[in-house]
Amino acid sequence: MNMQAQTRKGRKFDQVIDGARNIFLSQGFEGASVDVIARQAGVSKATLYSYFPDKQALFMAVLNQECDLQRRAQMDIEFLQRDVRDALHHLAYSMLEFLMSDEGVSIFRVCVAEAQRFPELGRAFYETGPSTAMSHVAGYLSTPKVGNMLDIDDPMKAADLFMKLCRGDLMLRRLLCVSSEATHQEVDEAADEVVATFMARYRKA
Amino acid sequence: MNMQAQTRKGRKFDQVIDGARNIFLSQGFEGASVDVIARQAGVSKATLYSYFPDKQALFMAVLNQECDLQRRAQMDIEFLQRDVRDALHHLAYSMLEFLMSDEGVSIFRVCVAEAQRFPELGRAFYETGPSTAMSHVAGYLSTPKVGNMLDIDDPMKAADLFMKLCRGDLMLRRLLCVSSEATHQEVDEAADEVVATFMARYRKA
DNA sequence: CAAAAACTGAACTGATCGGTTTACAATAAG
DNA sequence: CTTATTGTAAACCGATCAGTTCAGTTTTTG
Repeated sequence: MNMQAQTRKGRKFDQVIDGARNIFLSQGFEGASVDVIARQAGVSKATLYSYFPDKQALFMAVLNQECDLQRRAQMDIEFLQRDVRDALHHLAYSMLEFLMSDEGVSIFRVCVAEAQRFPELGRAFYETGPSTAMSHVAGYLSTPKVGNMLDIDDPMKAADLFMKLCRGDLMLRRLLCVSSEATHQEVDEAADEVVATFMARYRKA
Repeated sequence: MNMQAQTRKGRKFDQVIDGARNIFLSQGFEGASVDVIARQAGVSKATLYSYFPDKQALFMAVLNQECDLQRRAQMDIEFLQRDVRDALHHLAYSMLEFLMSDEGVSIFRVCVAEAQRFPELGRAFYETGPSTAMSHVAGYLSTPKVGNMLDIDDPMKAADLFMKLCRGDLMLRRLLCVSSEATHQEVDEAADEVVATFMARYRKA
């Protein structure tokens, strides 16, 4: 009767992943103990180990899922219809919002911290996160609508600049715990700055 | 006869710090074991613990020293004499060179990873690193020589942009271990890009 | 209902960790 | 030479960790 998605292995699979994500993202790999993860997940350690052969596999499973989420959380297409300036602002705003969110900061932090220990991890994160985001932006920048407004010869290079402008001081301060979550207003102003600089750089001659 | 600096406690102080820096920067805080640090430093564990009360204190000592190094490794003043474009290129190049170096990447990685666990650490790193660097750049951008070439109304904002442009895709790929140390040519080209974009943004009207 | 599959809780193993202690050796200074 | 000072090596402590085992309970399934 219940032939849904993950019937594959057992009923508490999602609980395990969720609990593990909670702990791993806040404590890192070494800092997270399997006992704590099991308790957080509301599951016995034996159950956890019936799903995953060891702590590393669980860690990778969590972060692979997180990368997929990142991939799926792409920008909506609706903004394509708008005025170019509005569209770019929307783009910058949603990108900043994700980069500055607790979740975005946590994922980035953990991936950077453990990239050496888990070589596949850094690459997977880069590919599914920044890299595909850049491609999407480049895709939009190749649109004729944009072409009428701005003089963009190399869309990938332009997308790279756009992302650089988003990854600014605000995010650095978040990563280093110098400041806490930003207000809507701060993010909005930062997005304004991004758009202003970007359009200044690529204005029609 | 030997009344130098750190005579304070004993002869092997520097060995301990050096060994600890090696291990901490490559393994992180949790990943580094005190036994390994002592072995790397060529020192007995008892000696190590005669200098530092515990692992945390050693960790903080290492990173405080590293922050000081960062502070001292500021750009030379010689470049002020050059043509503005050359000076900006020099600035971007040396900044990129540090950001992309093994040491620069390692410090940043560790500070981001442990900023939550050690609240003072993130702030200290931010202040002595990115923040003071930005102030130095802003100082140069306020120079009359620059004022003749570029139309900069807010030097701090301009310095922020300059730093943003330096912290680009290259560094991201380094942090995530997607690529290894960059060649001189790659860094040089990246510096060209930084200068081109920056001057386009702030060209005289 | 009955049998199979999934889950539990708790005890256990062997290893590693941070940190201490002890008994002894090297160094330095008067 | 004498005498502190500084350092060593190794054993040791209590705690924690990843991972296993097992006897028993719950849930699913047919």
